[in-house]
Amino acid sequence: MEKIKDKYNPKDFEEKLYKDWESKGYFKLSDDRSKEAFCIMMPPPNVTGKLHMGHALDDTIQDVLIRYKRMRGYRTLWLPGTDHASISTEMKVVQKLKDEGKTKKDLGREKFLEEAWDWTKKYGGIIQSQQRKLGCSCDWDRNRFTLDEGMSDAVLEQFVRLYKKGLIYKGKRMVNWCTSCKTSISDAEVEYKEEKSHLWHIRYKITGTKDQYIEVATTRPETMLGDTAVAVHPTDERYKDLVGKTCILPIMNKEIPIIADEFVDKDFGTGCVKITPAHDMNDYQAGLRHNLDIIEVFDENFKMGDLVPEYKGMDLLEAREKIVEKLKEIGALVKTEDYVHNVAKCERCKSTIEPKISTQWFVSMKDLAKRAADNVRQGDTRFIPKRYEKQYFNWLDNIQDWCISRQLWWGHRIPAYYCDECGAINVAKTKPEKCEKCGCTHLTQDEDTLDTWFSSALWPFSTLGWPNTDTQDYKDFYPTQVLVTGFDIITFWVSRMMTQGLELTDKAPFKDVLIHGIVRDSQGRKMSKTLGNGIDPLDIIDKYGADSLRFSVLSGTTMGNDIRFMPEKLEQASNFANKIWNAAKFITNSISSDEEVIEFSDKVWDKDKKEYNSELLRIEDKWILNKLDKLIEDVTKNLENYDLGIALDNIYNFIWNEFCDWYIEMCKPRLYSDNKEMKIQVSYVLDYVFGISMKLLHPFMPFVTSEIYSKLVKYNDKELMVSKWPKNKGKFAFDKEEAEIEELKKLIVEIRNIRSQMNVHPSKKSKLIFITENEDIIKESEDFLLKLGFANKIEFAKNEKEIPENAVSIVMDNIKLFIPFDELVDIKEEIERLNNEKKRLEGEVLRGEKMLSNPGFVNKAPEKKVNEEREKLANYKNMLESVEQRLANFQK
RNA sequence: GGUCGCUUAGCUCAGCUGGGAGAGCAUCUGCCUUACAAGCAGGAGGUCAUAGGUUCGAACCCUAUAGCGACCACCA
Repeated sequence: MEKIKDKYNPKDFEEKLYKDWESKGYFKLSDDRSKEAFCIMMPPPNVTGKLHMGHALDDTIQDVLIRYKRMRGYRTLWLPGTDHASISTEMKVVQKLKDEGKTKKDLGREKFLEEAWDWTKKYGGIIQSQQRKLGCSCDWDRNRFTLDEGMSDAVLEQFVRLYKKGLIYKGKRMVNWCTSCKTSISDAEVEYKEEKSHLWHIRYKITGTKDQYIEVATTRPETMLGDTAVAVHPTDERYKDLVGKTCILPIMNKEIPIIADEFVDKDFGTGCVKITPAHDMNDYQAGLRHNLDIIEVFDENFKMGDLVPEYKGMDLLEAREKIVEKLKEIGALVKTEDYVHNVAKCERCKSTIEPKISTQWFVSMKDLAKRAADNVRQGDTRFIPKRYEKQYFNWLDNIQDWCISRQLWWGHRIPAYYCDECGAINVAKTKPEKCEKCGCTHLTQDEDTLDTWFSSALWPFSTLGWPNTDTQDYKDFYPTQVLVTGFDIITFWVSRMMTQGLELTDKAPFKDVLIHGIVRDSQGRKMSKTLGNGIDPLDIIDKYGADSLRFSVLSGTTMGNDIRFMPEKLEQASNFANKIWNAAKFITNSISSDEEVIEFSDKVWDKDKKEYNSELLRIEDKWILNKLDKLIEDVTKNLENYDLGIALDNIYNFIWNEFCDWYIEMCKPRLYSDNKEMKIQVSYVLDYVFGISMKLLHPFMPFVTSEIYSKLVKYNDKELMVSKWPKNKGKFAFDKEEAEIEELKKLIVEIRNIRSQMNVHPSKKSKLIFITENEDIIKESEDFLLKLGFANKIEFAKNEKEIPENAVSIVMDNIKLFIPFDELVDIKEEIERLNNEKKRLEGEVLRGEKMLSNPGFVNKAPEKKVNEEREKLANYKNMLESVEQRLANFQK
C-alpha cells in the first residue's frame, strides 16, 4: 500500500490521470459483444466554440451516466463530435474578411470555403481539449464532425430520399429574413424583443365620398406604400357597410379594396388593418386568401424601393419619419400613440428580421411531426422530467413546414441541379451527367446550403454509419439509450431528431430524453457575453479542480430545473474533496499491510454462503457495513432514475457524516492498539468501506476517487475506472444497533474531550480505572470497554481512595471511569507542540492575508478571522517564551 | 391569450409512491483534538406563498387566489 502524504491538490493528478486513462484505452469501445450496449451521443457543440457552464453541466451528466454504466458492465459508447454551425461560423469568417478589407464576393465560393476550413482548423478542437479537462470519458477515436465525409453523405441521402418521397419541395414563400446575415432562417431561430414604438392611426378616404374615411392603425407606416387592401372582421357591425367598397391609399393615391377577414381582431386599434402582403406574415396569408397583389416596398438591401422616387434608397427608419410627416401634411394622420411591441430579431446576430418573399426549400412537416409526437404519446420514447413532453407536443402539433435552405456557403450544399436548357430540377447525391428531362448536359447546382439542424437531425444514426445500416456500430448501438440536453433545444433539435429518425430509420433515435435546465449566475440571470456575467469552467477547474466543478453542478439539483451557480457550492465541493483526501491519508497511514487485510477479508467474507462471519466483526463494523449496503442500494436506484443530485448527496452524507465523523473515530482505539488482530480487523473494514465509497463516488468525481483508490489495499490490479460497480452484501440483523451506536458516539465525544484536556493521544493507550462495587457491572463493563478498545489496560478500584490523586474521571451512567495522569506530556513535548502551533499559525496568517488580497474571496469576509489568528499567534509566541523560560529554570 | 414550472431556515436549494421538516452557506457558543480549522462538538433560526377541500394523517393529492419565471402564439 502506498501512503498518502501530500495535501489535496487536484493539479497534482487530474491531468496525469486523464492521460493515463486515455493511453490505456479505457475510453475506447470494448470488443466484448456479450455485454449489453449502452450508448449516448454527445450533443455536438460548435466546432469553434469554447466550453461554457452549460456544456460543463451537460457533459458532466453524460459522463456520470457513462462511467456508471461502464462500471455496471455495459458495453458503453459515448460518441463525441462537433457541429459546423453554418450561420455562426460563416459570420465569424465574414467578419474576419471584413477586418482584412475583403468580402465574401471578392473571394468567391471556393476560396471562401478554404478560409472557413482554415478557421475551423485553427479554432476548432479547443472545446474538446476542455472536455478532456472536465474528465469526459468519451471515445475520442470515434469523434465526428457534421461536415465530414460520412455525415455529408448522410445529409445528401436524406435530402434525396425525402425529395423523392415528396416531403421536400421548393416553393415561393414568405420566410424570416435576417437583414444582416442575408439569409433565410427558420421560425425557431427568431426571437422577439420588446421595443418602444408608436402606433400611427392613418385614415384612408372611402372612394366616391367627400369626407368618409376608414381609419387603420399601424406600427410600420413605411410599408403603407405597398398596401393592397384594408381588412375588417366580417362580423364587425361598425364597418359592415364598407366591405366590398374601395378606399384611396394616401400618397400613392391608389384605389384599394376593403375586405373582410377572420384574422382581424375587432378590439385592437380601430379594428381595421391595412394589408401589405409583401411585408407581413399575416398580411401575406390574407393576400393569398383574397388574391391580392404583392407589392414590395423595399429593395434587396432593405432600403426603400422605387415606388415613390422621393424615398428611393432611403433607410427604412428615415423613410418612416418622412412618410409620417407627409401624412400629417395631407391630413391623413389622425393620431400617434405610444406603443410597446415585439420586434423579431435574429437569434444569432440580434439584427432585425424582416418577412420576405423568396424561393426556398421546405420540408413538409405535418406527417413527420405526427409520427414523432405519437411515438412519445405511446411511451416509446420518454422525457425526463415528463413535463417537457408538453413542450414537445406543443411544437409538433402546431408545426409549420421547415425552411431548410440558407443563403450561405458554409454547410452542405443543396444537391439540386438545374437544367440550363429546360429548367428542370434534378435532385441526386452527385451531379447527374445529363438532365433527366431533356437530356442536356448543362446543369448548375443550387447555390444554397442546408440548415445546420438538417444535418444535426441525423446525429444519432449518421454517426453510426447510416445510411449504411449494416455496420456493426449501427446494429449494436442504434437506437441509443439516452439523449442529454437542455430544454432550450427541444424544438430545434430533439424534435427534429425524432421526426427524421423515425422517417429515415423507422426507429426513434433514443429511449430516454434527459432534460436539464440552464446554468444561471448567482443572481439568477442567464449567463451571457453581453452581460459579462459568464463563469468560465476552465477558471474553476484551474482554481478548484474538475471534480469540484462536477460536484457543484450536480449536488442539490434536480433534472429539468435551472441551476443558480453559487460560488459557495465550489467551496463545499473542494472541502469535500479535501475531506476525502484527508480520510484517505489517515487510512493509508494507519492500517495494516495489504497481505494481512486481504487474508482477513477471506476469513470474514464467506464466498460460498455469501455472508459475513459476524463473529469476526464488532458492533460498529456491522453498523457501518449496514449503512454502506443501504448506500449502495440508494445510489444505484437513484442513478437508474437519473436522480443524480440525490445520489451524490447520499454519498456525500455517508462519507462525511457517517464514515468520517463517526466510524473513523470509533476505529482509532483499535488501530492504535497493541492487539494485532484488532488492528487487522478494523483495517479491513476501514479500507473496504472507504474503497466502496470511492467506487460509488467515482462517476461524479472521477479524479480524486481514482487517485485515492489506487492507494488503498489492492485486492486485484483493476483500476477504479474499469472496476465493478458494488453490490450490496446483505444486512446484519441486530436489535440494539442504533441505541448502542448512540452510546458509543457519546462515549467517543467524552473520551476525546478528556484526552484533549490531558494532551493524551489515543495512540498512547490510556489505562482506565473504574470504580464500582457491583460485580456484575464490573464484568459487563470490562467486557464492553475491552470490546470497544478504548484502553489496553483496565483496572478496578473498590472506592475512590484507591484512585491516584491526579486522575480525571468520566461519569457514565452509574459507572465512574478514571484516567490516570501518568501519560501527561512533559515540558519538552509542550515546547515542540507550541513551536508547531506557531508555525501553523504563521502559515494561517499568511494564507488569510492571501485570501484577503484575492478578490474571489471577498464574500467570505475573512478579515475578522485573520485578525483573530494574528492575535492567537501573538499569544502563542508569549506562551512559547514562558514555557521556554520554565524549561530553562527547570534545567537549572 | 395558451401551456408549464416555481413559492420550504437570513441566502441558494433538496425533499422519490401522503406519516421524522432537511442540506450547504451565513450566524451564535465551545474547541488547535496526531486524517482534516478547507476541521470538530453543540445551539438558534420554518404557519413549507394564501384560502378552502379530500384523508386517521398533507410541504406532498384536489380547487381557487396572489407573486415570480419559462415556453408557444399574437401583437396591424
